[in-house]
Amino acid sequence: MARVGLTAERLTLAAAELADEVGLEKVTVSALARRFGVKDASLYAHIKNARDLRVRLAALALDQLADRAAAALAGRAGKDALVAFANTYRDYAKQHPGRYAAMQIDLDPETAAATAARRHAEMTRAILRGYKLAEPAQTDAVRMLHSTLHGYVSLEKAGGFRHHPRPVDASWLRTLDALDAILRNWPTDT
Amino acid sequence: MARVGLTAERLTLAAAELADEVGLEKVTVSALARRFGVKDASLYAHIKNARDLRVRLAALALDQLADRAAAALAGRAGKDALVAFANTYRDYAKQHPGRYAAMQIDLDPETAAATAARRHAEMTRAILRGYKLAEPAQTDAVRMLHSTLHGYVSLEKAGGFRHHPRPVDASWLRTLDALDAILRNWPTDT
DNA sequence: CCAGTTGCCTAGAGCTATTAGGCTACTACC
DNA sequence: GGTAGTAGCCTAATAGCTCTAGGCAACTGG
Repeated sequence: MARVGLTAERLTLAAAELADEVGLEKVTVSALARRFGVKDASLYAHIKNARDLRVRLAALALDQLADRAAAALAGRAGKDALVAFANTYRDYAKQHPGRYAAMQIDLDPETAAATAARRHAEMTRAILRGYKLAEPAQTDAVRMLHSTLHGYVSLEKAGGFRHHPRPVDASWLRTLDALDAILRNWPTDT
Repeated sequence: MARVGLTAERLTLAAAELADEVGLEKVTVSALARRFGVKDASLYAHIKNARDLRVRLAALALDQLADRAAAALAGRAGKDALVAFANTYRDYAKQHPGRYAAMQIDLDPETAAATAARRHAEMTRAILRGYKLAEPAQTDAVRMLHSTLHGYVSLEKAGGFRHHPRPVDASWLRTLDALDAILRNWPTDT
């Protein structure tokens, strides 16, 4: 019997590739087994169940994106940092739609993925350092920033913007301009 | 043989309730049949397949939300309209998590749901009338606005904000303040 | 080189999706 | 008020995915 050399890591990586190729919903234990030329049951020695596979995939994606974002942020500040971070985020979603989708699944508290999620929050906060916002405005701004980036990317991916001729890239840049403006001049009160 | 009186409409509504109760991913043809006390196969006289069921569900949700948003918008303008619209959107997502999730599924061009989606776009545009933005800034602003609302609601639902003590409602209000501010003073150039 | 562990297999049960074909309860019309 | 037709629900059957249990073969370390 040929041993293929399965490990949780190799399975997760293959799942990520599969997700990008055919979509997250088609990432199944069977499909993954097929890709390795083994039987479905063999995978259960390495992963707990199908959900576990998806959580690992989410953690992988969150980590990868965090690495890229950290690299993009190095040596930048202010709007420069904001734009670099935002573009990294959006580009990752475009290059790796399956992994991006995986990032959105509900992560129970205290999985490995929670750690990666915290890295993201810290980076977003780092961007805001250039804008000198005091708490609790800083937290509010972190939430708005994250929301806008995530929302834009996810609506773009869902095709929400394709019914209008205005180039999606142009709106993206103006959205970043707007975010920069609002962060520089965060409303102190209504 | 007892006839239950199935129709596509009743099935869609039941699917919506099921989605809100147990989550969209558990809305299955079998589960729905079980809820009506009939066999799975019987449903296929009313719906094309499982995907069709979900698309109908998405259309239902989009329509419901559009109705509520239209009602909320009646007689309001400017920030008032913005806040009413945003709160309607967020409240709907909280009251009907399953339906909200259904709204996010990929709608192929030219389903009935596309029509409902257009209603949403028009309403967002109506809100912006109070802010007197010329094209293409208006389109950019529509996209940003929609992105921020959707992103906030979806991150909140995914639990992305629960790791921090700052009340989520407070950040929401400040986010709306920020959106209002940026719309009143949309950046003309970088 | 043998003992123990690990990796992959077969078998099988349970759930979901979907198609084909049949019977029966309504509906409409004479 | 009987009957023709349609529509609603059924059984049967195929196929894919998930997951458990138990077996044997291939590596690993002493």
